[in-house]
Amino acid sequence: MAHAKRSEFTEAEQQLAAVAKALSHPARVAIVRLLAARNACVCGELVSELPLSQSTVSQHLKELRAAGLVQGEISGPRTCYCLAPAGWELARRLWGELLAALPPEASSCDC
Amino acid sequence: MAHAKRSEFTEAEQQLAAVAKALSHPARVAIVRLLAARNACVCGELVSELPLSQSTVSQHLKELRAAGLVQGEISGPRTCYCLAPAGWELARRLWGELLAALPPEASSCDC
DNA sequence: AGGGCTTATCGTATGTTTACGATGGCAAAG
DNA sequence: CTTTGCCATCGTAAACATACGATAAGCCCT
Repeated sequence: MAHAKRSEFTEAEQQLAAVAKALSHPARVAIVRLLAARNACVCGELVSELPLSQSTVSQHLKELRAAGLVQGEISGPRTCYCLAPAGWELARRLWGELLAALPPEASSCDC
Repeated sequence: MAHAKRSEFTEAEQQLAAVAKALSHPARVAIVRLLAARNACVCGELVSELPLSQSTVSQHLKELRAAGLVQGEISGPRTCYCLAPAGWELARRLWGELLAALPPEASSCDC
Protein backbone atom coordinates (compact mmCIF):
# COMPACT_ATOMS: atom_id res chain seq x y z
CA MET A 1 0.00 0.00 0.00
CA ALA A 2 3.04 2.13 0.14
CA HIS A 3 4.29 4.20 -2.76
CA ALA A 4 0.87 4.29 -4.27
CA LYS A 5 0.01 7.92 -4.01
CA ARG A 6 2.38 9.30 -6.55
CA SER A 7 -0.24 9.58 -9.23
CA GLU A 8 -2.17 12.16 -7.28
CA PHE A 9 0.29 14.93 -7.90
CA THR A 10 0.98 17.39 -10.68
CA GLU A 11 2.86 16.36 -13.76
CA ALA A 12 5.50 18.96 -13.02
CA GLU A 13 5.82 17.77 -9.46
CA GLN A 14 6.39 14.23 -10.60
CA GLN A 15 8.88 15.24 -13.25
CA LEU A 16 10.88 17.35 -10.88
CA ALA A 17 10.78 14.60 -8.31
CA ALA A 18 12.06 12.17 -10.92
CA VAL A 19 14.99 14.40 -11.79
CA ALA A 20 15.74 14.96 -8.14
CA LYS A 21 15.57 11.26 -7.49
CA ALA A 22 18.08 10.60 -10.23
CA LEU A 23 20.47 12.96 -8.51
CA SER A 24 19.65 11.84 -5.00
CA HIS A 25 22.72 9.69 -4.72
CA PRO A 26 26.27 10.99 -4.48
CA ALA A 27 27.50 8.40 -6.94
CA ARG A 28 25.15 9.65 -9.60
CA VAL A 29 26.10 13.25 -8.99
CA ALA A 30 29.70 12.17 -9.31
CA ILE A 31 28.97 10.38 -12.56
CA VAL A 32 27.31 13.47 -13.97
CA ARG A 33 30.26 15.59 -13.00
CA LEU A 34 32.69 13.16 -14.55
CA LEU A 35 30.72 13.13 -17.77
CA ALA A 36 30.57 16.90 -17.71
CA ALA A 37 34.28 17.24 -17.07
CA ARG A 38 35.26 15.12 -20.04
CA ASN A 39 32.46 16.87 -21.89
CA ALA A 40 32.76 14.01 -24.29
CA CYS A 41 31.70 10.49 -23.54
CA VAL A 42 33.32 7.98 -21.34
CA CYS A 43 32.63 4.35 -20.81
CA GLY A 44 34.12 2.13 -18.17
CA GLU A 45 36.54 4.81 -17.19
CA LEU A 46 33.79 5.74 -14.80
CA VAL A 47 34.29 2.50 -13.00
CA SER A 48 37.95 3.21 -12.40
CA GLU A 49 37.18 6.72 -11.23
CA LEU A 50 34.58 5.66 -8.74
CA PRO A 51 34.81 3.60 -5.56
CA LEU A 52 32.17 1.26 -6.83
CA SER A 53 32.05 -2.02 -8.63
CA GLN A 54 31.33 -2.27 -12.31
CA SER A 55 27.85 -3.64 -11.85
CA THR A 56 26.91 -0.88 -9.46
CA VAL A 57 28.13 1.83 -11.80
CA SER A 58 26.20 0.21 -14.60
CA GLN A 59 23.11 0.25 -12.48
CA HIS A 60 23.49 3.93 -11.64
CA LEU A 61 23.99 4.68 -15.31
CA LYS A 62 20.81 2.85 -16.06
CA GLU A 63 18.89 5.04 -13.65
CA LEU A 64 20.39 8.21 -15.02
CA ARG A 65 19.48 7.09 -18.48
CA ALA A 66 15.95 6.24 -17.37
CA ALA A 67 15.65 9.75 -16.00
CA GLY A 68 16.70 11.13 -19.34
CA LEU A 69 19.81 12.84 -18.01
CA VAL A 70 22.30 10.58 -19.71
CA GLN A 71 22.40 8.77 -23.02
CA GLY A 72 24.56 5.89 -24.06
CA GLU A 73 25.66 4.55 -27.38
CA ILE A 74 27.08 1.14 -27.94
CA SER A 75 30.31 1.77 -29.76
CA GLY A 76 31.98 -1.44 -30.57
CA PRO A 77 32.81 -3.52 -27.56
CA ARG A 78 32.31 -0.64 -25.17
CA THR A 79 29.51 1.73 -24.37
CA CYS A 80 29.88 5.43 -24.68
CA TYR A 81 27.97 7.65 -22.29
CA CYS A 82 27.32 11.33 -22.31
CA LEU A 83 24.92 13.84 -20.89
CA ALA A 84 21.56 14.17 -22.59
CA PRO A 85 20.91 17.83 -23.41
CA ALA A 86 17.15 17.43 -23.59
CA GLY A 87 16.91 16.01 -20.12
CA TRP A 88 19.04 18.75 -18.68
CA GLU A 89 17.00 21.34 -20.46
CA LEU A 90 13.90 20.00 -18.77
CA ALA A 91 15.62 19.76 -15.43
CA ARG A 92 16.83 23.31 -15.76
CA ARG A 93 13.37 24.55 -16.59
CA LEU A 94 11.62 22.67 -13.79
CA TRP A 95 14.14 23.77 -11.23
CA GLY A 96 13.94 27.33 -12.48
CA GLU A 97 10.18 27.31 -12.16
CA LEU A 98 10.38 26.06 -8.63
CA LEU A 99 12.92 28.68 -7.66
CA ALA A 100 10.84 31.37 -9.32
CA ALA A 101 7.90 30.39 -7.16
CA LEU A 102 9.89 30.80 -4.00
CA PRO A 103 9.64 33.93 -1.89
CA PRO A 104 11.86 36.64 -3.40
CA GLU A 105 14.69 36.77 -0.95
CA ALA A 106 15.45 36.09 2.66
CA SER A 107 11.82 36.69 3.49
CA SER A 108 11.83 33.98 6.03
CA CYS A 109 8.98 33.13 8.29
CA ASP A 110 6.55 35.74 9.46
CA CYS A 111 4.46 33.72 11.81
CA MET B 1 27.02 -3.87 3.12
CA ALA B 2 24.75 -1.73 1.10
CA HIS B 3 24.55 2.02 1.38
CA ALA B 4 27.98 2.19 2.87
CA LYS B 5 29.92 3.96 0.18
CA ARG B 6 28.44 7.39 0.55
CA SER B 7 31.35 8.68 2.53
CA GLU B 8 33.71 8.25 -0.39
CA PHE B 9 32.37 11.17 -2.33
CA THR B 10 32.89 14.88 -2.33
CA GLU B 11 31.23 17.07 0.24
CA ALA B 12 29.48 18.97 -2.53
CA GLU B 13 28.29 15.78 -4.12
CA GLN B 14 26.81 14.59 -0.88
CA GLN B 15 25.16 17.90 -0.17
CA LEU B 16 23.63 18.12 -3.59
CA ALA B 17 22.48 14.54 -3.32
CA ALA B 18 20.88 15.33 0.01
CA VAL B 19 18.97 18.26 -1.42
CA ALA B 20 17.92 16.20 -4.40
CA LYS B 21 16.81 13.42 -2.14
CA ALA B 22 14.65 15.78 -0.17
CA LEU B 23 12.90 16.75 -3.38
CA SER B 24 12.81 13.27 -4.81
CA HIS B 25 9.22 12.71 -3.87
CA PRO B 26 6.26 14.45 -5.48
CA ALA B 27 4.64 15.04 -2.12
CA ARG B 28 7.63 16.99 -0.91
CA VAL B 29 7.78 19.05 -4.05
CA ALA B 30 4.10 19.76 -3.57
CA ILE B 31 4.68 20.78 0.03
CA VAL B 32 7.41 23.18 -1.02
CA ARG B 33 5.17 24.70 -3.62
CA LEU B 34 2.36 25.10 -1.16
CA LEU B 35 4.67 26.79 1.31
CA ALA B 36 5.98 29.02 -1.45
CA ALA B 37 2.51 29.93 -2.64
CA ARG B 38 1.36 31.10 0.77
CA ASN B 39 4.82 32.58 1.16
CA ALA B 40 4.00 32.65 4.81
CA CYS B 41 3.74 29.63 7.03
CA VAL B 42 1.10 27.01 7.13
CA CYS B 43 0.53 24.18 9.51
CA GLY B 44 -1.93 21.37 9.09
CA GLU B 45 -3.50 23.08 6.16
CA LEU B 46 -0.97 21.08 4.25
CA VAL B 47 -2.72 17.94 5.32
CA SER B 48 -6.01 19.10 3.90
CA GLU B 49 -4.36 20.15 0.66
CA LEU B 50 -2.61 16.88 0.11
CA PRO B 51 -3.92 13.39 -0.57
CA LEU B 52 -2.01 12.05 2.38
CA SER B 53 -2.66 11.31 5.98
CA GLN B 54 -1.54 13.60 8.75
CA SER B 55 1.24 11.36 9.90
CA THR B 56 2.62 10.99 6.41
CA VAL B 57 2.66 14.73 5.85
CA SER B 58 4.37 15.18 9.18
CA GLN B 59 7.00 12.69 8.15
CA HIS B 60 7.66 14.45 4.87
CA LEU B 61 7.96 17.72 6.73
CA LYS B 62 10.48 16.13 9.01
CA GLU B 63 12.62 15.13 6.07
CA LEU B 64 12.41 18.53 4.47
CA ARG B 65 13.41 20.06 7.75
CA ALA B 66 16.28 17.60 8.12
CA ALA B 67 17.49 18.67 4.69
CA GLY B 68 17.39 22.28 5.81
CA LEU B 69 14.83 23.34 3.23
CA VAL B 70 12.03 23.97 5.66
CA GLN B 71 11.82 25.29 9.18
CA GLY B 72 9.05 24.92 11.70
CA GLU B 73 8.08 26.84 14.75
CA ILE B 74 5.73 25.61 17.40
CA SER B 75 3.20 28.37 17.70
CA GLY B 76 0.73 27.54 20.37
CA PRO B 77 -1.19 24.39 19.67
CA ARG B 78 -0.16 24.30 16.05
CA THR B 79 3.12 24.24 14.22
CA CYS B 80 4.01 26.84 11.70
CA TYR B 81 6.15 25.87 8.74
CA CYS B 82 7.95 27.91 6.19
CA LEU B 83 10.78 27.65 3.72
CA ALA B 84 14.26 28.03 5.12
CA PRO B 85 16.15 30.65 3.10
CA ALA B 86 19.58 29.34 4.04
CA GLY B 87 18.87 25.89 2.77
CA TRP B 88 17.51 27.20 -0.49
CA GLU B 89 20.50 29.43 -0.88
CA LEU B 90 22.75 26.41 -0.61
CA ALA B 91 20.58 24.38 -2.94
CA ARG B 92 20.60 27.19 -5.47
CA ARG B 93 24.36 27.44 -5.30
CA LEU B 94 25.02 23.72 -5.58
CA TRP B 95 22.64 23.35 -8.47
CA GLY B 96 24.12 26.38 -10.17
CA GLU B 97 27.60 24.95 -9.82
CA LEU B 98 26.52 21.69 -11.35
CA LEU B 99 24.82 23.41 -14.26
CA ALA B 100 27.85 25.59 -14.79
CA ALA B 101 30.00 22.51 -15.12
CA LEU B 102 27.82 21.10 -17.83
CA PRO B 103 28.75 21.41 -21.47
CA PRO B 104 27.78 24.88 -22.74
CA GLU B 105 24.82 24.10 -24.91
CA ALA B 106 23.38 21.29 -26.93
CA SER B 107 26.84 19.90 -27.41
CA SER B 108 25.61 16.41 -27.16
CA CYS B 109 27.68 13.35 -27.66
CA ASP B 110 30.64 13.35 -29.97
CA CYS B 111 31.64 9.76 -29.91
C1' DA C 1 35.95 -20.27 -34.81
C1' DG C 2 38.11 -18.99 -30.54
C1' DG C 3 40.09 -15.96 -26.91
C1' DG C 4 39.83 -11.66 -24.66
C1' DC C 5 37.93 -7.52 -23.38
C1' DT C 6 33.93 -4.54 -22.01
C1' DT C 7 29.35 -3.93 -20.49
C1' DA C 8 24.65 -5.40 -19.12
C1' DT C 9 21.78 -8.21 -16.43
C1' DC C 10 20.56 -11.66 -12.81
C1' DG C 11 20.31 -13.14 -8.18
C1' DT C 12 20.53 -11.90 -3.60
C1' DA C 13 21.30 -9.71 0.95
C1' DT C 14 20.58 -5.71 3.57
C1' DG C 15 19.14 -1.20 4.49
C1' DT C 16 15.88 2.77 3.51
C1' DT C 17 11.51 4.86 2.18
C1' DT C 18 6.71 5.29 2.23
C1' DA C 19 2.40 4.94 4.07
C1' DC C 20 -0.99 4.32 7.57
C1' DG C 21 -3.35 3.95 12.13
C1' DA C 22 -2.67 4.42 16.90
C1' DT C 23 -0.59 6.55 20.78
C1' DG C 24 1.26 10.42 23.40
C1' DG C 25 2.39 15.24 24.48
C1' DC C 26 1.35 20.04 24.76
C1' DA C 27 -1.10 24.52 24.54
C1' DA C 28 -5.38 26.99 24.57
C1' DA C 29 -10.11 27.00 25.85
C1' DG C 30 -13.71 25.99 28.89
C1' DC D 1 -8.38 20.84 36.27
C1' DT D 2 -10.41 18.85 32.38
C1' DT D 3 -11.45 18.86 27.68
C1' DT D 4 -10.37 19.79 22.91
C1' DG D 5 -7.58 20.12 19.07
C1' DC D 6 -3.20 19.86 16.75
C1' DC D 7 0.95 17.78 15.85
C1' DA D 8 4.89 14.53 16.46
C1' DT D 9 6.32 10.02 17.16
C1' DC D 10 5.93 4.91 17.48
C1' DG D 11 5.02 0.62 15.46
C1' DT D 12 4.42 -1.91 11.39
C1' DA D 13 3.99 -3.69 6.62
C1' DA D 14 5.10 -3.50 2.01
C1' DA D 15 7.84 -1.60 -1.65
C1' DC D 16 12.09 0.26 -3.24
C1' DA D 17 17.09 1.25 -3.37
C1' DT D 18 21.86 -0.11 -3.01
C1' DA D 19 25.66 -2.94 -3.39
C1' DC D 20 28.19 -6.90 -4.79
C1' DG D 21 29.69 -11.18 -7.24
C1' DA D 22 28.50 -14.16 -10.83
C1' DT D 23 26.82 -14.93 -15.24
C1' DA D 24 25.54 -13.80 -19.95
C1' DA D 25 25.88 -11.03 -24.13
C1' DG D 26 28.35 -8.53 -27.57
C1' DC D 27 32.22 -6.94 -30.33
C1' DC D 28 37.14 -7.08 -31.90
C1' DC D 29 41.25 -9.37 -33.14
C1' DT D 30 43.97 -13.31 -34.52
